[in-house]
Amino acid sequence: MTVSVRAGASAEATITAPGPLDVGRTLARYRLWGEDPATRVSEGALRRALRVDGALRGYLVTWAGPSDAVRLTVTVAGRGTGRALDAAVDETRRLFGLEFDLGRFARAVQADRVLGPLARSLHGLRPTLTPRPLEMLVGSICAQQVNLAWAFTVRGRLVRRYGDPVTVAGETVYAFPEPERLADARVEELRALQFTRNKAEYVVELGRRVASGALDLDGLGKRANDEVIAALTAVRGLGRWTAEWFLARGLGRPDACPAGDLGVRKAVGHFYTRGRTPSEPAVRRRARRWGEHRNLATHYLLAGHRHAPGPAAGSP
DNA sequence: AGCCAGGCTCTCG
DNA sequence: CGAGAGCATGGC
Repeated sequence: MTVSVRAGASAEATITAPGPLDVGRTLARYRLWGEDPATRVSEGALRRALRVDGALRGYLVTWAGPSDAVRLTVTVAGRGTGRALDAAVDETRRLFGLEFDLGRFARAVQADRVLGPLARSLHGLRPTLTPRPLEMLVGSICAQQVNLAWAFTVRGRLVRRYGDPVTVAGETVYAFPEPERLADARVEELRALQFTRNKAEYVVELGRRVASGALDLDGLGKRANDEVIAALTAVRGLGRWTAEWFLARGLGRPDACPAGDLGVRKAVGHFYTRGRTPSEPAVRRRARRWGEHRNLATHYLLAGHRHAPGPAAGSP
């Protein structure tokens, strides 16, 4: 992909998507079950905030062009925003799943009776990676066991309560809370946001481990999948399901597949076993044939299931 | 009303 | 170890 930068009262960069990008489908998960105050998606624009050198910066992403040649424009307001722009571009790449090689995936599954048609009908769909690791993990804790609409509700409360608001192009978006803020949160406060006692403790303990340096989330990007799983599941509240979604939607590992996920199991059942929901080991066995495309295959199955007729299904 | 939601931990046998 | 209870709440 190409990036061009223009500086002025605000800094601006343009990213050309490497291959197809269906922005509407790709960002759908930010409005399907509720609102994410840390990633605001409205008609034609996405807003987020980040911290650079201790300062809060909001940025705006807009897009233009046909789905096979989308240009993303990233804008950071203010002066001296070079480093902020770099960080915003980096987050944008992750938010739109630009690192995934859709062409290779489409060719690899071309002849598959399920994934072949899905890759064609959902052309340009990409998994959105959660830009920051702590944000991904806290989101997963919120989503454990409960329906996703409720997960969005309680996570949104946490973001508004402990995050920092920034105005971007006339709308408020929250920088996701720093680990220190979560470490200092009281379990009773989180209970008041309707976290369960267990989940409240998980969030605070996770914040403490990250804040103290005992858990180096940024360092996980350089480790092998099984090492990441081992490091995360050593933390109370983070199980295999959470760790595998972290690999898939946090690190964007092409071969990750959260086989125990209920939505994944249902989607696999819908497409491969006449609607009978397979067990986690059965999904894992089937996923082997997807090889280095397990992440995209999983994503397309979830999205395909949601678009399929019948009872409401999970989705990307 | 009762059962299920994109789980995880703890406790028993 | 493997199975089972408990967690808390919204939606159908």
